[in-house]
Amino acid sequence: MSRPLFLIVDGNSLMHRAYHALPPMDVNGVPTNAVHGFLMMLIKVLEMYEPAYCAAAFDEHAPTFRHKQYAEYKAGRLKTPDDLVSQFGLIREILPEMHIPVLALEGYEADDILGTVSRINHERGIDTLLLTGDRDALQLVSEHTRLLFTRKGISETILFTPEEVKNVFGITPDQVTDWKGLMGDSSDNIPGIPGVGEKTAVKLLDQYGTLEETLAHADEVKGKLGEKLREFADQGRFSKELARICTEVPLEPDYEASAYARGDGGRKVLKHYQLNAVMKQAEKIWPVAEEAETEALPEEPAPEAEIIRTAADVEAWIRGIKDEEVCILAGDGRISLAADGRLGEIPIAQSLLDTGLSPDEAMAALKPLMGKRLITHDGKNLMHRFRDSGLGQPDILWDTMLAEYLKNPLKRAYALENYANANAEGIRRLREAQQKDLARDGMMDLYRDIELPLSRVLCDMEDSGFLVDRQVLTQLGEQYREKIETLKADVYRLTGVDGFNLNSTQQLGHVLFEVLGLRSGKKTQRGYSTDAETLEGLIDDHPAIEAILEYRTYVKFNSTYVDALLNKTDYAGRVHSYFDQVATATGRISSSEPNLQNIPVRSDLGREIRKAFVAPEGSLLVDADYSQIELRVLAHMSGDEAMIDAFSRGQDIHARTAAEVYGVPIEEVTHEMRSNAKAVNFGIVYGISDFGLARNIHMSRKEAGQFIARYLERYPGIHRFMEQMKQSGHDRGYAETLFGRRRPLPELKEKGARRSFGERVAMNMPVQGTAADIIKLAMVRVSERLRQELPECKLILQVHDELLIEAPEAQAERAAALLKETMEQVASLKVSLLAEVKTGKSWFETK
DNA sequence: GTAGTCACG
DNA sequence: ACGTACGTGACTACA
Repeated sequence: MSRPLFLIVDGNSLMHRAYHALPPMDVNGVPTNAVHGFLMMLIKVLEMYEPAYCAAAFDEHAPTFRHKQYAEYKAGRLKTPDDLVSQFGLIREILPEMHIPVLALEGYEADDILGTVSRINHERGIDTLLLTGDRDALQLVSEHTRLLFTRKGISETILFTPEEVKNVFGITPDQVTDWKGLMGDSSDNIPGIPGVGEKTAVKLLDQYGTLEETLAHADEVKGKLGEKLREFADQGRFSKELARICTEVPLEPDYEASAYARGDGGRKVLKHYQLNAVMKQAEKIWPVAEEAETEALPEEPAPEAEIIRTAADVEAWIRGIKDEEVCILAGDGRISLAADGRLGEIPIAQSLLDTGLSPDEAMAALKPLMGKRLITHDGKNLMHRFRDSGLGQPDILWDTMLAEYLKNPLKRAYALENYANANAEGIRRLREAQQKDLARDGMMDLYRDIELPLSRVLCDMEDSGFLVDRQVLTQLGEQYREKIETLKADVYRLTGVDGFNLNSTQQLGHVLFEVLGLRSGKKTQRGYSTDAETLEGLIDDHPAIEAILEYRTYVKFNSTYVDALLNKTDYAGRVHSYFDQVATATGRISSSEPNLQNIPVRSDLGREIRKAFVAPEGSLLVDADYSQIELRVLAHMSGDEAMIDAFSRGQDIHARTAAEVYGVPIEEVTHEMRSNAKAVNFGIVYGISDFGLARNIHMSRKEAGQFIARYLERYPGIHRFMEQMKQSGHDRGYAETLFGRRRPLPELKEKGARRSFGERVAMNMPVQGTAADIIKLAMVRVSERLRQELPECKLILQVHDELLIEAPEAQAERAAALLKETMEQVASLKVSLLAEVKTGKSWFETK
């Protein structure tokens, strides 16, 4: 960022968060937990974002409430505990010692000061970073004001840009007050409009834009919602005003005083209050004198950003590029370009009132980039933008997000702002470092041959979507609804308790275990467990149990698979899942909105849902599953002879395992023996424990232990493999797949349960992750071959060990052969890979 | 927002 | 001694 950055902290919000997040601590009876948490958090952010200025804002209440509104508003909040009140005094004493000014003005709240400082900064060409746990402040987010929102107490933060606000909440920052006006906020005592929740509010704003427009069109809104909108219109308007943050507080930030990087970071006062951990952290920002200079790398000077405002200038700028490679970062508010040692910034108008190119105009002006090789962050997203703008498929050479994921797949988020200057120049530098790191760690092939090309395949899959037969789904929904009503009535009748909320585990627990006096099993954090496993144990004790279980099943199907899916269909009846390539610790991909990787199949009832997933008229679905891919991978990686033998003979692997462990010929294996052996095979893949196995197949822990021991005796190669995986995990600090994908194992440095968990992960990740690598490579190959050989066929879905193609009827047979062959040939292991392929009109038929 | 539950591999 | 199968995402209730 070429503009200076001003960090302003909502002191009240952060102190409250810190107070509740940390256990009580004190120094000679003076409570300090909130102060400690606050400062640790603040220093972490200073270190990470290196702002030029920093200040903290606090509420300063008038001694008496002058306004009725204000008094009512205030009344909705809980009283501040005494041992927190005293810490406010403490923090306001410490901050100035650290050259961080405290801003407060009688009658104003901290967030009003945040708003005011943001506005003044903006007028002076300074960017603002807000640090708060208060969602109200989202309304202040803009191109030049970003918000760091604290989560999980204060241990994590999320950075909000206008784009992120829209992504996460579905509304723009400008609509935050309208949103609050509609839905209210109980924690701030804002009433809103009764009956309007978060979702409804977003929907209304999506349609009408503002609260005023919504109220003006209240007549068009049908049913209860329309009534409420009309009845509570004034309350809505009032609520909106309550939610609005004032940006006109009569005060000015003192920039000179806010330049915090002077002095010694308040060593004296920190020492006095024995905030030793804070003092240590502070040394990163305020280096102690005798340590002199840290050996900072001679950072290349960042090029000055050239602001490009017209389409003609954008095109000219790009045509003038001599480099073959161009770095690009495209967000909702701006497009950043870097090449030839220059940095260009294209501002994009966020609304009709803004000046600057519209998003469409800006994207269209990027056309000359089509001959270039692009370096970007989140290439799939860029591909969607290029495609949606009619530019076609961009040539992406490097994706910093994917590289970062390979370097560490455990991060919660991969937003660029988390680890680099958020402009194209930052991407250029990041890429250079990543290239070295991946090459050093042996992950270059994995990156180049699998992850990067896969992002395009996933982009295609997201564009294609999966056709859903709405009628089938609607009919199922009707059927389910009737069942649900009947079952609910049955439960009320059988329990003799009417009208309680069956969906509430608390109420259900009360009825079952207190009213009916059934014996309660497991406990949860705040009551009785009522999960299926517990209830199944009670099935003979009370006739209502079976009805409850059945009720749960139907409710689940209806809410998650019928209603939710219907809501996600586009005009053509297709659902477009988002495939997240950087979500999992093992290398798998995840699917969301809707999640198409957990559509029911294990029960007959649930499988019905798959009748709604269909191929369009004239086409068929071609579905292929890898058979036992994880156990085959295990056989290969462990080199265990018995297991390799089983697969090379084409034996039923679970039956063979049962034969080994029970010591009987394979023909004499009973259903139960096979079922137990299957559970052990799963357990082995997961990193087995006798306890876990015992719980799963209802045997004693001792028996389970013996079972495992016999298994490992019969499969000594697997035993060795498991020990090796644990050892290498401890030695190297990470687990690794056959293709070189890594997962760090920080748990192994700990002890007890966490460490045991780390050891199971060390055993599981190489197996699950290698299987993930294999199917990803298969996806890349299948997609390439389809493009060459059967361009009308499309890969539309992956479910971990399964791939689905939509093919015109005449090509289905060829697609099936291509799919099977490619999946089976993609890796050559000590055991062959087997893919079982089926074709049908619906996903139900292919199972 | 977190916890409980349950759908999938 | 201790708490336990591995990896995900979505919905509902409740604070």
